[in-house]
Amino acid sequence: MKNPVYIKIVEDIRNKVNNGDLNPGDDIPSETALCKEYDTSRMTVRKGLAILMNEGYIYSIPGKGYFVEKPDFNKYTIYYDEMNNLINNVDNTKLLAVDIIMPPEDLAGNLQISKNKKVIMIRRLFYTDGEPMAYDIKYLLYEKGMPIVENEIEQATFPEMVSRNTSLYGLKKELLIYAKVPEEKTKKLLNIKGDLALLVVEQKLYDSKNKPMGLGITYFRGDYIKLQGISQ
Amino acid sequence: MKNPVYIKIVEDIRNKVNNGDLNPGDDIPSETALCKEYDTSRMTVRKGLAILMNEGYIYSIPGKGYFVEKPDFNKYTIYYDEMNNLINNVDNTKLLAVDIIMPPEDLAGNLQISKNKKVIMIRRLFYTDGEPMAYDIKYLLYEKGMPIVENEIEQATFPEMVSRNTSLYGLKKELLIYAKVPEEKTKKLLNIKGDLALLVVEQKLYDSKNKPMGLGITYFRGDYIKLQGISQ
DNA sequence: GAGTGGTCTAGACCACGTT
DNA sequence: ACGTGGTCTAGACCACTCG
Repeated sequence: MKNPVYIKIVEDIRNKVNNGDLNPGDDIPSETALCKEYDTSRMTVRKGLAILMNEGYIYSIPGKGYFVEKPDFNKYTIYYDEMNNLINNVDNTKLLAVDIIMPPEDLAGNLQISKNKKVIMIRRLFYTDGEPMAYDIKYLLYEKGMPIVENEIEQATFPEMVSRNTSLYGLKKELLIYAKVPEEKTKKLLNIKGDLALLVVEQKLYDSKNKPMGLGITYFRGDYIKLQGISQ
Repeated sequence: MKNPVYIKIVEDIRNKVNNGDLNPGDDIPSETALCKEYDTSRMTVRKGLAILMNEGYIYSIPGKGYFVEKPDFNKYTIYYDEMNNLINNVDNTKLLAVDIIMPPEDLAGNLQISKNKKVIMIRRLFYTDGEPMAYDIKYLLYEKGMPIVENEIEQATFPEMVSRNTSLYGLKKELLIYAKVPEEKTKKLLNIKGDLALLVVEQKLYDSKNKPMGLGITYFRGDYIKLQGISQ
């Protein structure tokens, strides 16, 4: 029971919001009112309110006050690692090819480059217990000093490939997730005999200035992957 | 150039981390050192450091100091709304059936209830431009006072169904995303003639005490849905 | 014991909204 | 003019880590 005062404030208000005593749009007592209510200083009250703002429970309008935020129903956090997912892990990889290509129109547009800028294309297979479970294509903008060494590429994750030069921090990433029926070529590569759906994950990397650095497309056998998302 | 001092501190340290001047594990100058460096008070320094902690850039160990956090590569934020996605929106729904069932073993386990606790099963179709694009099944624990009124259910989103009694805030939610080949029954419902993959999204809702409140399974036609994830 | 972060105080000045 | 939140100060005491 030696909790800091600001934690008490956070819990009180959070509980009131959670059980409906406070509803979205309602206003919260002012800082000075809370100072009196909890017999504490303004900075302590502000510390509690700052936490509630970070948690998305409330927001403030200077000159007006604090108000209850409307919850963000549809927001989830998902951890995506091309080598590991909820039901399967990659235990082996095979480098199929590394090519320098002139990007076709859609790829050039996707990477926001002109069509005469060369692109590195890396194709790999991911294995589990000797079975191919994913076919992976990466397109990377060629940068000077980028080491195209086979055994460095083979085991690398997409951010790892790109981050040899730049820090891992500035990177922005984008995922696109959809389902697709495999083409014949892909069925052969993934050793698919009957009917099987693919889960396709496109991964796009941007540098800190929002310039695309690469595009990855991974075709997972539908029976080897589940992605998990968690709210809050 | 009238930025608050703590913003300047945040930006300086964030930049040092982003461009590699500071690396994961490195220690940050102490609060008192930063007070001198920026000629400001300790609370102002602490405000800046608190922001960097919230952003996941640094962490603190009482009695030791502040250190650079290692980045969370694989974390993405995804917005999932069963009625709206990146490439398509639902403009009409059809309620197929509402049934009270005794849960089969796997469902009872999933909802953490005994097999003789009744469950409401709701089946719907989602339409876009007159075409069925998703088949949706919801399993809800029956709660007293839950209004099973057809026209209330028909248009409701999963959290909306559950949140008639409880607040929307306490809810925890979990997604499971995978790809699947449709069964014959599903192909008929979704008017699928040739080969088409399904994107399946399972959505599980928990109350604030982590007790499951319901399970939803939505089978999307693969050509009607793309989910998007964004880093940080 | 010296240095660190964690909590807290009792003031201050400012920009902003409302009346 | 007054109340609101945003920034900031110059102290304080505590618990912790480390030499």
